[in-house]
Amino acid sequence: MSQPDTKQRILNSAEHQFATDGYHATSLRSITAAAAVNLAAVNYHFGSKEALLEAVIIRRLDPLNKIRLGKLEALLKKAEQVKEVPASRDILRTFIEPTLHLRQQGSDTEDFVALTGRILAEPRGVAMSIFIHHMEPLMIRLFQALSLSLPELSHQTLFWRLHFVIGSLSHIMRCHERHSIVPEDISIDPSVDELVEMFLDFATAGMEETK
Amino acid sequence: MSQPDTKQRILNSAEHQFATDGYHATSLRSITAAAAVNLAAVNYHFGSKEALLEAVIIRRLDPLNKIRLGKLEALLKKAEQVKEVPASRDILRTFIEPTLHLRQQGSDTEDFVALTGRILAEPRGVAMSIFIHHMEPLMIRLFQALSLSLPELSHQTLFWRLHFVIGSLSHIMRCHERHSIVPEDISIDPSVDELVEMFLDFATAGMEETK
DNA sequence: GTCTATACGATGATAGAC
DNA sequence: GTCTATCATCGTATAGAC
Repeated sequence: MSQPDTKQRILNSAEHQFATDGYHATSLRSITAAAAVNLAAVNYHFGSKEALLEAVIIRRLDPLNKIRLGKLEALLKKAEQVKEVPASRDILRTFIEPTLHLRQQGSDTEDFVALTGRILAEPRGVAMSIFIHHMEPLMIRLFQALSLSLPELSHQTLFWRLHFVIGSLSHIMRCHERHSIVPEDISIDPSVDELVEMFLDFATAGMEETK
Repeated sequence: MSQPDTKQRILNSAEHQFATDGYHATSLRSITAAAAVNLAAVNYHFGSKEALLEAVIIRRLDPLNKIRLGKLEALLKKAEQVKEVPASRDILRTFIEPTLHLRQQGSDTEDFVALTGRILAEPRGVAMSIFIHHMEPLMIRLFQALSLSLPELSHQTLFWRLHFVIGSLSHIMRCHERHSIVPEDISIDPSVDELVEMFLDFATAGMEETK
């Protein structure tokens, strides 16, 4: 390998540009130019532009999901030992906290957050399928845990409320640059930890509502 | 005008294809072919592909916002007459109900809903700016009304919770074709009215949470 | 195995004839 | 207003150098 980091340089360049300008608005030529590699290197290493997007996503998503699943399983195990059901807030936290912590300024995952939020919103394509495929085991576990914590809710209600929470979260993820729709004199830049708690207040209340 | 409905035919064709395949994945050639007009007609009537998207959005968004604003003002007026503050659930309903009712099957606005949900998620471009520009007066009014209804909440908290609700709503709007992330044996296709109430349960509880 | 140079068809856009 | 012709740029594929 004369250029051992060609793949990584392409991944980094693509991640940044996909997150900044969007998938379709980014050309392979600008990605390879920024990475200082040949245009054809993308198709050689990844096969296609779409496969490159997939590689960009998976590189960050798999470790993230491992963390989320680990926290969830640990919570469930601990609750079982005390013979109690875990609190829905704690369950949601295992999913939300690791996600929003990726938004920490200066981290190399900053771009990924914005990108991920957008992938969830693009029309059905391979990217969306891949994303769902990699999220599914975790989502099923999350659904089960919430069902345990909130047995009075029907599966239908629980499903949709989880859907609502995911929607909010993906919205926050992609709107961290703040294109405020309500221009106010208020501070709209809380710390990541403040944001986590604020979102957990909202999401837990919505989840637990009995009606 | 030898072809008085050329613009409308382009708008209809574009709306459908943008909503189905996404903005970037749709070519002007397929739009004009389906509309049975010449390729150059788009640039003549609208100026560019992006301006066409804007025209597609505004055609539906302006009437929708008029309805939403009308319902909100009527609610505020009625509450003032009785010298009471409007309930947050009723305020949210003025925004959410007209939106989700556009999803009614067979309506000609079905495509617009999916499209709108996606516009909110695309990277910053003219479309996003236009959307925000057309939403701003309504959002300010909505924020004021909620602030009146929930005076105990800080503006910061209220802003973010409204942000969360918008996020959920746009997520529902774009995911109505059901690419379920939790494949369950449950019915995930409630009626529009059921969905409205289910979402209002969730959103109102999240909004009103005191913490 | 890696990388480069180059070519191909399709796209968004535009200028000018009618 | 509408159409044809044309352009730069896009993603992709391939042949061949190292």
